[in-house]
Formats: sequence, structure tokens, C-alpha cells
Amino acid sequence: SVQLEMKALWDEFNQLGTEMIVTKAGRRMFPTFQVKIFGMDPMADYMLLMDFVPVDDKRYRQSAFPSRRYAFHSSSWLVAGKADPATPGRVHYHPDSPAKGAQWMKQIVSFDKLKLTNNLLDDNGHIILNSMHRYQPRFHVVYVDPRKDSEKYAEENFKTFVFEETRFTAVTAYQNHRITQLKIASNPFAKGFRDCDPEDWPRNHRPGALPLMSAFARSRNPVSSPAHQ
Amino acid sequence: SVQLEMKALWDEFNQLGTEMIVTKAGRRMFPTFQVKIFGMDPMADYMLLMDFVPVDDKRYRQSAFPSRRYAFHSSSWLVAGKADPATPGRVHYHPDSPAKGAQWMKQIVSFDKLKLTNNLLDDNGHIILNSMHRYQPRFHVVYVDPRKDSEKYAEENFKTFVFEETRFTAVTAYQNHRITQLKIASNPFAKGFRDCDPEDWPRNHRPGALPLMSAFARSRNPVSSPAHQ
DNA sequence: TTCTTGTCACCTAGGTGTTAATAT
DNA sequence: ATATTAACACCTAGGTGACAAGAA
Repeated sequence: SVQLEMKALWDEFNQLGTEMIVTKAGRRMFPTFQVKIFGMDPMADYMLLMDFVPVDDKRYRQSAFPSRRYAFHSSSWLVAGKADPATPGRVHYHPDSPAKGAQWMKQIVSFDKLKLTNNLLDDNGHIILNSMHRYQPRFHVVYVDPRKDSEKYAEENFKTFVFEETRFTAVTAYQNHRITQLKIASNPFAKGFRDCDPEDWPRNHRPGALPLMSAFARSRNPVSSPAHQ
Repeated sequence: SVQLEMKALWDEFNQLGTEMIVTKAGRRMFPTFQVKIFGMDPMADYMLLMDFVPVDDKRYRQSAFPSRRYAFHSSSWLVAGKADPATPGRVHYHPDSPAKGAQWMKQIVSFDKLKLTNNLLDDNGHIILNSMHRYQPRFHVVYVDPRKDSEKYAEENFKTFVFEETRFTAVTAYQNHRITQLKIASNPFAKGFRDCDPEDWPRNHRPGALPLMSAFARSRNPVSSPAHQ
């Protein structure tokens, strides 16, 4: 079984409609996809990997609220048509693969080397996504079968885990200002953009104390809640 | 078979009498111990590890040249007596261990996570060394034998490689000023202490063009060559 | 009008030798 | 006199969103 780390944070993002930046060079996800794993055979070898599947066949666009000089986005999504042709469905192997079950289970497994790109010709092995489309990350565990005819057992040696709270829209620039503010508030690398107390975050952000960011986020973008569901 | 990377740099240090800093928190080696490996079974599992053995049973000290106000060291070593009691002979496993032969061979194997400490009570798993003692790094390859009674074959599943040019004296502060200058000139993290042209190093430092540093090093410490052999 | 790109200041994270103070 | 320690400025390396300019 698999447990998603930082679930509280994922939930908070998901509530606003998570967005992930894609760039030509590749951009990490935030939050990072991290899991705790239970119930492996400690002595057996496993490969861990992720892929991303489209949530629907829609292309999104920002609604045409009168935005003064393009400074504000409306933070609500409209369907803009059918999805663009699917991108090459790449897969990201966790760089420690293959490794023993004991190794995977003894600490949190973090996919912090995974990067998202919108460059169809990327040759860095990054995950290629279409901007303005929604995606569902998937996590796969593959048991490395020592038997000679292991291909025959491919089905049973394979297990997939999906956490719906990790869904996101790929974007080249943030659309929902509250997403931006939550990223700034919770990602240590964005600390330079914080203008609130240097306290309270992420120090006090522990499982159980969930909606810490709400008040702060509310004070920024006056536009109401997103319509991503 | 195993090939030492950056051999030219190691030779240059060894010629002056290599010194490695040890600290309580742990200090990396420079140069980093890196090797290219050939002739493994691509499909078999191997563990890679390093340890450090005393070169002799001597304790060293700086000679008592009249040094004005402790500003200069003499850069020559005297035997100060018998070695201190041996430290716990720790071992450093390359963090990618175990891995397949194919994985180890496809790129340079770097021990850049290895740290040296003089703290006998260290609990970070660092290599514990006695300051003012000389050490020989050793590199070991262990074949992970899939057989049930693999312990019986421990001898033949084990291979050790020693590069004498990687010998060094553990120190808490540099003793030979020419070693300091060569570290500053060749270690990117010490760039802040360079006062020469920002060119020429390490850009031009390629195997085949060896004594690039000699002129620069010569111009600093007037004291003659070391006596570490 | 909407979306994308490249550059930038500002961070995190951590590896350097220096230096002054302290320990032996 | 010699050896060790801890704080420090200055680097490498690379992850942030902001912003202005460009593209569609």
C-alpha cells in the first residue's frame, strides 16, 4: 500500500485548482510527489515510476472577465475545445530504480528529480505535457520478476496508485492568483516573494492544522472560487 | 579493472604531499575519489565501497622552523612518534549500492558523498581518521553472490584496488601552503580565494597537460620541497 | 486578447579556505 | 608551540515567481 506525503498541502492546492508550470527547460512539480510505501518484499527488486494521463479531452482557457491591462486573471476556467493531440506518453523512473523493497520502504520516496516540459522535442527525458490541459499523475510499482519467463506475469507484477488530489492543470504562467500565493507561501524556494510574517509557514504547517493559508490567500485575489471541477 | 579519474590532478597533489581536512561535522575529499570501471557482468549486482588504512604507524608533526608569528608552516613533516590507537575502521558504501554492473560501468563512479571526520563519536556514518596521520584510500568491489551459501565464496567475490597517488595526510588545518594554493586553484568551491587570472584553470587542465600549476604554486611559499616520502 | 519565452533578483542548500579564539 | 574549533564571507549549483517582450 502507498501513502501520499503532504496530503494536507495537496488538498489545499486541489481545492483552488492546482496548477503546475511547464517550461522548455523543465520545471519541477510543487508540491513534490512523495509517498511512503508499505508491504513490499524487503529482499525483492522493484522499479518505481510515474506517468501522467489526461483527466479529460478538453482544452482550457481563461474566461474573458474584464481584466485591467492583463494584470489579473479571473481564476475561473472555461472549456476551449477538444484537447490537442496527445503528447508522447513519457514515463519517469525514480532514479534509484531498481532497488530492494527494504530500501524503498525505509524512507519517504520523493520524485523531486521529475520535471515537466512543454517542449515536444525535449531530449532530457522530462515529462512532456500540453499547457492548458489537465493531468492526473499516476504512480506505478513494478516487481522485478527473477523468473526467466517474467513477461508472462507482467500483469500481476504491476501495481498502479492514483491520488486524485494531485491532479493539476499544466500552465506556462499561473492563472489563479491564489495558487501563486499558496506556492509562494509554501515553497521554500519562493521565499523571496513573501511579504507576510516570516513565521507561521511552513513551520506551523503540520498534518492536522490544515487551512492555515486560507486567510492569507483570501486577502489577495477578490475573484471568487475556481470552477475546475 | 578500474581506472582512477583525474589522475593528473592526484599526481600533482601527491607530489606536494596531499593533505585532506578533517572536521567534526565531516569534510569531503578534494580531489574527489572517482573511478571508471570495466569488465563487470552487466546483469550482476555489485556493492562498491571505500575504506582507509594507515600508511605507517607514525604520528607526524610540523617541524620547528622559526615561523614568524605562526604565519607560515615549514611544509616539511617530522615523525612525532608512534601512531595513536587505531580509530574504528569504518567503511563507506557508495550510496547507489547495490546496483547492476551495467549501471556502474555506464558512467564515472564518484565518491563525492564520502566525508572525513576526526570525531571519534561521529554518528553520521562518516569516515573517522586521526589528524596528523597518513592514510591510503582503498576501493573495493563486492560481487553480490546469488547463491545460498555465498559466505563460503566471500574471498573470490571480493576485489580491492589501491591507487598510491591518492595517499594523504589527515589534518585539521593545511600545513603546506602549496597544497592550499593548489586546492584553491583547482577546487571550484574555493574560487573565492583565487587572486590569479580567472582563466587557465581548470579549463586548460586536461590529461596530458600536467604541471600547469607549478609556476603559480612556486611563486608562493619559499620553503623547499616536502619530505613526505 | 491570450499564451509563451527568456532574463532576472532572490532564495535554498551546501562546499571552500580564512581567521580568531581556544585547547592541549 | 602546536593543534583544533566555530563563525564567516564567498563561492557553486540550482529552484522560485515577476516581468517585459514576443508569438499566435
